[in-house]
Amino acid sequence: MSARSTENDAIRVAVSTVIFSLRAAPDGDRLMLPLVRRTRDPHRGVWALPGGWLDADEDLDVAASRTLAETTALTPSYLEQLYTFGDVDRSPTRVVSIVYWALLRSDLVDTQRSTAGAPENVEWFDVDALPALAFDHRRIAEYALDRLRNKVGYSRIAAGLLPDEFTLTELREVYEAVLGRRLDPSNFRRLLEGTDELVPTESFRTGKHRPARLYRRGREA
Amino acid sequence: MSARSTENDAIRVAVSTVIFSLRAAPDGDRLMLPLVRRTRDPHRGVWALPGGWLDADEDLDVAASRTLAETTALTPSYLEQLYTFGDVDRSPTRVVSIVYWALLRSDLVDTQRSTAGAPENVEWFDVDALPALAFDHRRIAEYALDRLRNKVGYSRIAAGLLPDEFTLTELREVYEAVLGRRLDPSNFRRLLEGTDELVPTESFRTGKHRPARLYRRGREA
DNA sequence: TCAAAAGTGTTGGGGATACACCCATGT
DNA sequence: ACATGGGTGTATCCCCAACACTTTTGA
Repeated sequence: MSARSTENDAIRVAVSTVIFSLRAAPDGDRLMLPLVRRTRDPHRGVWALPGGWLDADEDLDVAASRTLAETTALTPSYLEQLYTFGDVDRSPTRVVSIVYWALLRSDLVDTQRSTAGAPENVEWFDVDALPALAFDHRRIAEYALDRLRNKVGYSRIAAGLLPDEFTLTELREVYEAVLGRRLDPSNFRRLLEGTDELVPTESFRTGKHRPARLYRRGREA
Repeated sequence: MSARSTENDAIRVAVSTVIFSLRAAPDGDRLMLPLVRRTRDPHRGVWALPGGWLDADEDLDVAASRTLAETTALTPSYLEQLYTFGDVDRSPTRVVSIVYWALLRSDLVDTQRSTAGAPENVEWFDVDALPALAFDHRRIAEYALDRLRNKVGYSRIAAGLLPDEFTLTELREVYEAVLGRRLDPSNFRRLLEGTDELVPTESFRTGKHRPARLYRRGREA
């Protein structure tokens, strides 16, 4: 066992992040994720998940945030470890990738891009229409999407995709975009009103019709 | 980003496994896990989870099985990745630990120990009475226990702790040991009879009272 | 014939869905 | 006034926990 620790030098540790956000599309908001076009081999010119090498002196989640910021200029609203991919043949050299999944509030997407000098090689893609991806990144992206769809069911994570204040209809539309199906407005309201995940405010959103009460996220997860 | 890849040499990748099994105790079967007494610094003489260094040419799950076998002579009946722990300060040197959790059929525990020349530094502990553990291994063990208890709820994983054939009462006792509470025998039966997780056989276990039908696991997960 | 475990049947509460309905506002 | 989305009330279904009950065996 001790002899093997020397072979360890041949293993490199990377961190990648699958970060989701809602972006406007012709048929309403769609769930999307940013990809980075690779500028070097292997897979030069192919789309890949944002990420980079783990530093020797930084925690894993810090590395996820840093490499995400370096490649896309984005800062996640929610971040959680997803899975570690380490098959021998997933890359020409041995790379173990610790993958995170994240959410980005929809109001911060364009803000961050403009302030931080939007990287040229970044583009957002509909989760249902991803291009060809480098390495095993398609499998990783789909795994992350599964996790999001499952996790959104029993937790109230979805509010992480919205600004600080939002109406119940907006939140319901997030669920509908994530889950890919319609939800009953009245049942949706009851489901969330009872919990402490949501805190009602005294403000209302005025629009074309009856004003809707604004809510905030409750206790942060 | 590219410059950082050289610093990567300072990071070592380890694989550890939290493996559960049922073992006889004065008050019935208890959920237990094996620990290994460390024979070198840091934490020499302290109990730790079985594990070892990842080889450059082996997949992660293979490494988990290999290091588990090397340290405890055990072969898991079920194995699944748990989480990757990589805080900078979790060890004096930088170690990223990819942790697996596993189940071992109760009929194989002692068989494996006797055939493979039971390692001296291995001992089984009740999950509710763990000794002091090296590094952050207590946190890891408790995280694995959480995962087991949650996962057993919506899947039928628990059968992985039993021999090939078992009665419903035996399976229920596994659930009770894992979850730490009593379950209604009749409801338990109905819950599992409907699924394809269990396949009834034509054999019966004869004992002190009315014979009970034996079951096998259904489609492997 | 009795104790104990195997196995069946019945009931009721809670959560989720479906949907009828009223409310408030801009046009 | 009316269209539209905001918001409330309620019937129904289904899952599942509780528990009474019958069956089968060993002693």
